[in-house]
Amino acid sequence: MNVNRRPTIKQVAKAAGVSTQTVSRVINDRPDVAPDTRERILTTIEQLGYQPSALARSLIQQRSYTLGVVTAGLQHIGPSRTLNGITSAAEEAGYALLLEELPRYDADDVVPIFQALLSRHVDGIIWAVPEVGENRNWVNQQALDLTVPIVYLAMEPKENVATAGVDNYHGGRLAMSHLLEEGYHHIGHISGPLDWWEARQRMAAWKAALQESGREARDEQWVEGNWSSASGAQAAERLFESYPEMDAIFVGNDQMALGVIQVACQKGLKIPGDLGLVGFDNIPESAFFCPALTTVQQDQHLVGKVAVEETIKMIQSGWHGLEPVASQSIMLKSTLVVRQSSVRSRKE
Amino acid sequence: MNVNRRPTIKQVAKAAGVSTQTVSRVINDRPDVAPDTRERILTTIEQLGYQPSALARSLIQQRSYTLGVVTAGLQHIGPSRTLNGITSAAEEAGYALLLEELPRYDADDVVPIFQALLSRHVDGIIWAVPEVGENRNWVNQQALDLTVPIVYLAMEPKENVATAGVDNYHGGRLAMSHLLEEGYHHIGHISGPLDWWEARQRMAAWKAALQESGREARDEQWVEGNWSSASGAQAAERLFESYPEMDAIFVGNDQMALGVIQVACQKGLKIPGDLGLVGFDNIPESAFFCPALTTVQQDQHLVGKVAVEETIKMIQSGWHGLEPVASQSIMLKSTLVVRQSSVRSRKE
DNA sequence: CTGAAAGCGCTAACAC
DNA sequence: GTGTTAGCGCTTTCAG
Repeated sequence: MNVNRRPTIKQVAKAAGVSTQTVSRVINDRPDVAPDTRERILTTIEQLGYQPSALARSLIQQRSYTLGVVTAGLQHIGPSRTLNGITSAAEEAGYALLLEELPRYDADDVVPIFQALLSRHVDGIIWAVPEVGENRNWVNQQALDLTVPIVYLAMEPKENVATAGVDNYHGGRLAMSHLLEEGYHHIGHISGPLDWWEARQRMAAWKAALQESGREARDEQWVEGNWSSASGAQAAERLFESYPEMDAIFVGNDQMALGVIQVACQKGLKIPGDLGLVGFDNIPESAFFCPALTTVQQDQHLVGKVAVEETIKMIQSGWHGLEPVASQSIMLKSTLVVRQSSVRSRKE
Repeated sequence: MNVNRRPTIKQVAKAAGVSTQTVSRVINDRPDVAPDTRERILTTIEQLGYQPSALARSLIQQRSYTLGVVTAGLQHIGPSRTLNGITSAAEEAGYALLLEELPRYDADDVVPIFQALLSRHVDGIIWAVPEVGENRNWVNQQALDLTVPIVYLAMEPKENVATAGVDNYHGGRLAMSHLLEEGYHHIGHISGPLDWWEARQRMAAWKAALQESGREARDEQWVEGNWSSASGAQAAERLFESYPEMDAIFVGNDQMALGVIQVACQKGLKIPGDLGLVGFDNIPESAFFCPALTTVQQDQHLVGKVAVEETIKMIQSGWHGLEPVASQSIMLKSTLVVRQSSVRSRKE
């Protein structure tokens, strides 16, 4: 009996004694309505608590004002900061967000994800899953045959694909320049898992910086971690053995750096005196590590915002999946936040 | 010209030489279709890459298999862990997620949020914003006149309202019992912002535990923080002055505890020898603080999962916003993770 | 300025 | 087994 359902445009029209068209005009702010008619309809809408159905609109307009967001690893701070940027930018632009989270970073069966999103008529997709292993193989495969624009985050720039992200290589160079300037000579590296593109970029920066300064980057000088503090601690143990001259470490993220600090503590090593340390990400806690951690700051929030803007731009330009994208590859720069863990020089 | 659009059921029907109805039967796995007809249609669907429109389905079935999720503070780990639980449970149950994030915890203009969600015909709503200040005043107000079930997270259980969350009071009691058992006598408290319900619960546990053990809980013995490490450090400074006998602190969350550790370090206080410390939340880093932090673990992920299950249960029971809810108030228990920061006794 | 008719993509209810 | 008709709630023609 339709007991408690939201009122429809028909009911409003009936109550106001007009046709549904006229109501439609009013709710869409169209000019061609007599002032008093408009007034009457507005009142009726108010009384009935009428709200147009975005669903019905999407269907007929072939435009949903909804963006699909695919993410992974939300329990970690990086992805959720990006999502945070996405939500606020989407809200501002008047878009709703349909969220999908992959169970694993390296999930490669992406077809059902796209189907879920497309069957709900999203106008565009933001792929906010970091590039890990083979999880980008399907990009550019015609098989997918996407009919809506898509922007990828945190992946290697590619032909005909819109991407946005932070320049991890640049960030790594910042970290390394700083350590070298501070007079550290034997700089080790603890990398993230190397199937991550971002981890490889950070490591490449380490290597390049050493080589350009006439140093070597041998295998005993670095260890691969898995982003966790525990892995950072382990890696540190191994580095202390394999690379005894080491006087500084550029660590792939702040959590692993925390593990290093713990080990250094236990060994009685002074940071920054005996060991310089630079992390990556600038998690809120890093300012309160003992000692406070120098780290590379990435504006993940901004990445999310930029991604939304790009996507909407592509939507508005009427891209249809036919012609190649005027492919933007947006790379944001990171900045270095210098704290105690890397400053040996008495500057004050 | 309809150049690059997803094929419709009509096109499939035409190509397969049947009516749309028959195609509908096939894609809905209905029995009444001749095997060879079904086969033919399936092939056509494959060839055309046809995908039914969830939008059109939602419209006619008055059921969208979509849940609205309202969150806030995604840049923090707590909310995003909950969201993580929500996504995985929703995925499992075959529901899509429409995500809204409030710009502030205490945003009180919730009407547009509900409108955005309801206009997209969500079947239910999960309000994953913690209860802060007056941000729950509108609950139970008939004005909202919700037509779909809604489950609230992290709020004080209330009549006729479905809620889910972790029992913060219980968690606080765990922390306090442990400290008392470890022989700490003068236990201070650093609370979260007291307009947060969760902060008040944790503090109430501190107070009750002291009183039940015959101690006082005077104003000099606690300070209000704002969840940040910086505020924790400040609060610790003040406590050391106002409550010099203090030999332990129950801190409202792990980040603030980190601030306390920093200050204690600088003052040369030994943890746990001179000062016992228990935090709350069990953020991944806390195991690597120096010393490793004893803390109360909350399964935020599970909260998200439970919320989804509750919401779907309500949806399936055909709740329509008329009768009061068979109001479930689900309270999960937390557990204590004992690490070095609170263990004075030599047990090994 | 306003309304009638058609239809977005799909399914419910009924016919045959 | 299969097709027809109607309609979900809205907007887009096009008439008046």
